Amino acid sequence: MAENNTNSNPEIKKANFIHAHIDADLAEGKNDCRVHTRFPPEPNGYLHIGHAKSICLNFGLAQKYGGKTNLRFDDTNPSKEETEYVESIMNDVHWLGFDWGDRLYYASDSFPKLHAFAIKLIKEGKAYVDDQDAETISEQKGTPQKSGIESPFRNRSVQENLDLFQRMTVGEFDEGSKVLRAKIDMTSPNMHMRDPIIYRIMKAHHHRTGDKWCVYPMYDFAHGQCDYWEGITHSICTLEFEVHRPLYDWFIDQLKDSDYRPRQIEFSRLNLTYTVMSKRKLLELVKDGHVNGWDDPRMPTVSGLRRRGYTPESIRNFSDKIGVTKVDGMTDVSLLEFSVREHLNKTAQRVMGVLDPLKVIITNYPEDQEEILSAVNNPEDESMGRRDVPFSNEVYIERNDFMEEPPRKFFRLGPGREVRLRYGYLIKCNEVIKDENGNITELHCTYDPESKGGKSSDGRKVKGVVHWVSAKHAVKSEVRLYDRLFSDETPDSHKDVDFKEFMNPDSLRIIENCYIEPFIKDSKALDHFQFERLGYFNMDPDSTSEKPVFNRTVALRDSWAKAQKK
RNA sequence: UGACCCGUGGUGUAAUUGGCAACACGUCUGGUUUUGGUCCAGAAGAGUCCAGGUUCGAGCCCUGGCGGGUCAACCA
Repeated sequence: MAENNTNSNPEIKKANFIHAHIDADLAEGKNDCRVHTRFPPEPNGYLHIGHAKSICLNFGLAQKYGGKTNLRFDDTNPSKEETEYVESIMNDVHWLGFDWGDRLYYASDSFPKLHAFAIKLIKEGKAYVDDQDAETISEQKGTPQKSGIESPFRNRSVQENLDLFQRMTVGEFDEGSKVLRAKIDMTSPNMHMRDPIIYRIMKAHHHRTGDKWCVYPMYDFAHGQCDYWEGITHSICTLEFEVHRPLYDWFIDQLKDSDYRPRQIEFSRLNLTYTVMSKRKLLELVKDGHVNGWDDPRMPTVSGLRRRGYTPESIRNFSDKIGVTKVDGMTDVSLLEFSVREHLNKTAQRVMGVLDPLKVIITNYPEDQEEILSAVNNPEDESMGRRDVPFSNEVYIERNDFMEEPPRKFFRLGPGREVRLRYGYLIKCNEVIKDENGNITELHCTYDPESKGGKSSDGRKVKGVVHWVSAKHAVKSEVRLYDRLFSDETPDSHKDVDFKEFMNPDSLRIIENCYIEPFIKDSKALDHFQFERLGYFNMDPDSTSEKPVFNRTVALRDSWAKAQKK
């Protein structure tokens, strides 16, 4: 799996700053020299390419240091979480090539321990029940520039706090009427240390614990403790949690009873050009019907990329290429596209297909004759063998492979010009047939019988080689060309801009009547193809259509951006 | 008028205990080729946010600026 591919590429596996931290910890003999990471998604949406970076990082670190990685669902907020998401997340992690073994955890499994820990804090005078409403508490918290003031309920007796928290727990109070707070420091320069709320009343149905609980722990009160109980050594998260770290450490200090302690390390999340990466906004795209579900091939979700034709290996390689830092940057999506081209170029079978057919009649080829030509399946890999391609007197070529008045650097077909039909003969265009509106309907050409197999009778060379299919044999199919969902380079993922303004109206083009080589019917096992000169495609795994449906994974080159500039 | 974090070619990252700023993507040029792809060869492009300081020597250490990000959900 992953380890093979990373080891084989020396470019990858560069050390990053997290390796440096871990190396230092190991050198000091911390935590019995264990390395144990975790991937902790909240099951409130599908995983996207940003999560893939985190997955590759966490599992990759454990692989490198001979440690383990847990999968943990951070399900402390029942109002947002659903079982559907849990299942999709597990599928996606597996598809990416990683396995958590028997280490599947849910924060909700720790609710009893968390609750007991809260009671311990109350008994130690380190937590209290606050009766004020959200607005009042917020006001008393102050601002980053101005320190907060203490709640009038801050110094309730332990006995009263215990009683109130117990009654909160059994549902005696309304939502929002009381919270449990840690007693830390209302004057701290760090807002998160100003008596953070650790339990709130929520009478919601939880996807796993049902209606058992009326109080739920906050993220800050659950995450580090779960790390601790699972034996995590390095808790790797994104930069916005940096200011939470003192609180993370504070809770661990209250909890720990040995030398072992987990440590939070932050890295910068992935930002991609032309890509929206916030779950909230992706959910909006799905709910408002701008795309056909979370796994729409235009989505940056792992499942979308899979349907689009991305391979797990290409995503892992991408993740290694972009590295891990604390710099808040913007990665060009062409780097992701390069990764999949790089992989598919080596592995994808070449096939000929014509998206926009123009009929060519070869006038000197007998109408009732046909023959079999031999084509290479992958010029990079001889072991993939050859295949038979039928040829006859009528073929389709790509409409834009012909120009009536070719410009200077156009090497393909035009009146009186000669090109090679790939794997076949040289043909020369003698006549252009048009309908009454002047649209070209077909070409009449002659072929050179001596030119089969790359040769020519007199040694002449042609610069143009075009792909084609035999009109009599070709299979009609449907092709879906996907472009970027957004035309603006950076529809800011995490700020409140109306990203819909930037949506690309042509992000999906369905081309219904394409023609492809007939062999495809018998090649269900192969799912990635390079259609010669058109790009990489995969058979849509979810298609229910009679005829084959292909999604374009990525163009041969990054032509989209270039076309936009013009 | 706070605290914390971050500033290296267009982009993403490297640079042993300070030692000629390296790699990949992208761009451009040429070659091979039964695809304008692939492959091969080559080029341009930063002197490391700025200003001082320490040092024989600073991207790396120190000081002071500047710029960007994060933090004021009973979200994670």
